[in-house]
Amino acid sequence: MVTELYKTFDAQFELDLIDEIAEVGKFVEVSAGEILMDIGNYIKSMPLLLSGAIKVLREDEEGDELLLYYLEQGETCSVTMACCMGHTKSEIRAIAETDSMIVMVPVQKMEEWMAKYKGWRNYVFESYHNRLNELLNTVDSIAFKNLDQRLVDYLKKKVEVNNDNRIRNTHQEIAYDLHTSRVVVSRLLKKLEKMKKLALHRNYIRVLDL
Amino acid sequence: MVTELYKTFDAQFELDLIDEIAEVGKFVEVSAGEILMDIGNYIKSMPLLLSGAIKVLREDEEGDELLLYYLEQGETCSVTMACCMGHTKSEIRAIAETDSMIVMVPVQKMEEWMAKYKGWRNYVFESYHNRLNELLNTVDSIAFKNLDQRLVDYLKKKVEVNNDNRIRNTHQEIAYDLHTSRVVVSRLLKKLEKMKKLALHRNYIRVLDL
DNA sequence: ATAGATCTGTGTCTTTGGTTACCGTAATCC
DNA sequence: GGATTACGGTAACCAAAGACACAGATCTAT
Repeated sequence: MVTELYKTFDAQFELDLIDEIAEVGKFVEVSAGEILMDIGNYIKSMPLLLSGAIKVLREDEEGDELLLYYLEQGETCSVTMACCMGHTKSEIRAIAETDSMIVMVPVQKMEEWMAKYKGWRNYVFESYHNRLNELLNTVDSIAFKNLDQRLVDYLKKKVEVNNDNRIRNTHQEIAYDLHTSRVVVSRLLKKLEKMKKLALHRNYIRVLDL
Repeated sequence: MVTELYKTFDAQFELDLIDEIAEVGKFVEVSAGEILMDIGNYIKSMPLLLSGAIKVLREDEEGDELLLYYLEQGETCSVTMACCMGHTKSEIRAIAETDSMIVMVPVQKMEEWMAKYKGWRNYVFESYHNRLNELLNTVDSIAFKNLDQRLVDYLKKKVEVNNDNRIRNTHQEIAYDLHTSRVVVSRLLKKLEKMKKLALHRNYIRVLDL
């Protein structure tokens, strides 16, 4: 696992910092579908993603969901970080999209390293920057695009994140992520199939050319 | 103006830091409606808001707009900050909602202070935190709420930010902020008027009880 | 005062997407 | 093997909001 740590952060972190992370960090392996963090949880450590992908989503009072974005290798969840620092409850739910390796770093260290390591400061900033931009994209998507386009974007992203052009999800699961209904998703997928952009099967979709 | 600086940041910044800001910062007064920053601009300094309010909005390729959030006293625009640090173009437009006083701080100082002052680090983090939360609220709003509710929320916020229960805007202007059409806004406002929640006039709306 | 521009109200129609209902088929479970 | 459940296809209907058209009111400029 420490190897993974070096591989992922060698370029941006000081060696001393990597050693410190290896020392105090808790390494965790999770499998696809596991909930890493839920709305209302208190958070005492922040996750650095060594491999795999995590999906981050938002839920309203009625339990309606919406996918916000994915975290990929080397990234961390700024929303979580923000919660840590503010000692507030999590505002989001994080679920492993694929099997993933994570190192959990206690919050106190976070602050300490901020003063001590430039590499860490930059990393934390860049994370915030990236998350803000992802959130802006999410806003754009739901504000300016219609469902057809959002679905296509969603499928593309899914193929990229999973590195597999078979999407192993039911229409209902896709509907949850896009915050719409199963019937609507089926309808639009059928349309895309007729346009030869994908092939529909039970429990999976083969993406041909989006 | 320096008085304003002390008044606004006394509680959270070290005295030395405030002195440094006073020294290198450029004080600017803007009047309502002035564009502070536009999409595509390069940014070399970040704004600290001493008084007034700034509205921050997003635009898509077709020129459709959407209000993201307001900045109020003591706040700064993290999206701008993110652009500064990343040396990328602005992703957003910022317009003075009311007459405002601002101090502009050069980016280089930002990094320097980050290592030097704990108060500054905390401030910058808290800003990111606040902006992320505002953006999450925006997402919630457009994803989960219908236009009726969004309009009511918008009007409430407007009253609060301007500290005036007369909203001096045309229906068209409101429609731009909510990314909808003038006709729809007129329709919904009329409905609210019939419910005695507000009184409609030419060029302004008096909010009674939302 | 007159002409033009701006703002608001309203009726009608269309589109997008959500809802309900029902069916066939594939998987699963005794 | 028969019952049950999960998944996907499809039709019919509905609701929210956007598009268009036009009228009346009010403001502005000359």
